[in-house]
Amino acid sequence: MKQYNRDNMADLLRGHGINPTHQRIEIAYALFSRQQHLSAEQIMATVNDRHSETSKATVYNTLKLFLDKNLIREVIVDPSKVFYDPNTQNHHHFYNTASGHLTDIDAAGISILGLPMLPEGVETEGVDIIVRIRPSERPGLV
Amino acid sequence: MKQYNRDNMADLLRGHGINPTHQRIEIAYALFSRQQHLSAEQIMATVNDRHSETSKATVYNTLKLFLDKNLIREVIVDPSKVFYDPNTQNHHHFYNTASGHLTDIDAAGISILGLPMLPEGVETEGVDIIVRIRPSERPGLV
DNA sequence: TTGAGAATTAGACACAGTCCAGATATTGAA
DNA sequence: TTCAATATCTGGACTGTGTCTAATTCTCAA
Repeated sequence: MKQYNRDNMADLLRGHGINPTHQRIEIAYALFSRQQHLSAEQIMATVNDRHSETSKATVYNTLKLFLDKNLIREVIVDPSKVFYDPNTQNHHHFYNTASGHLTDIDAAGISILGLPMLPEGVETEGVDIIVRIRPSERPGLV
Repeated sequence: MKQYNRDNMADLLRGHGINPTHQRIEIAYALFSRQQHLSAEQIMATVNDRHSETSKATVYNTLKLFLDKNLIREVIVDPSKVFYDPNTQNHHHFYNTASGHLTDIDAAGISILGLPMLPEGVETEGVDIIVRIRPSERPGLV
């Protein structure tokens, strides 16, 4: 799926067992057409850009549904809000702590050596690597 | 420093350029004597166990001060609250998503291969690995 | 057309964390 | 010791995410 529009959004939702309603299509479109990490508040602002159509409760309900159906992922890097990520491929993140901007790091080609055994009775749900970055200090510069 | 008590807490604080007040000593003691990851709320409850002595504002101010002086670290794994970690050595975490419990993973012996170059103009602030775990499903068990 | 189940809604609520202005404690010079 | 300057602490109002609920609206099969 190269180009995202509201029609193939409906197909995408159906493909994940989600009944495609107006609001759900708009929310999915906001995330997938941008391929960016957005907070719930940003999604609501985007979806209600022209005239308010979608309530806060629906935004949160819908995001929870999408998570449940593995259509999106959540990214927890900021203590004050969750980001939603339309990329469910295995990947990691750069997080710019100054700007709050997230960038994907493809997990293909990355390996982690030396992780200890898991404690008894648990299994891995996922492994996240977060590389926190900030603008360089440039000591020589006046 | 093997055993933590309120006296060597004062020394620890001074060693990090922090003026050791009553409240600060109690908060540091709560974190260091347990060597655990506590939320602000848990810290406040611990410190005010017997009789209320320390206000919410002071708990938050103090934790921010400790972070600033590199006495503790924050761990961001739960969308609803921040955990504070008395271990500032380089290390990573297991996070049990069912219980909310955090366990340290020593970073010595762990290496990450294949991370891409940093974008221009930024430097690394830190690399966090979070292994999210959950109780095993045991399909055979009745 | 109808009505039952699904989805959406406004707005009250919960709760972590912030902010502020006044109260209190500490310090050091005289 | 005393005073004043500074540092710290405090209650309580406030903010911003996110949740909950009861009422409304939509959808679609019969």
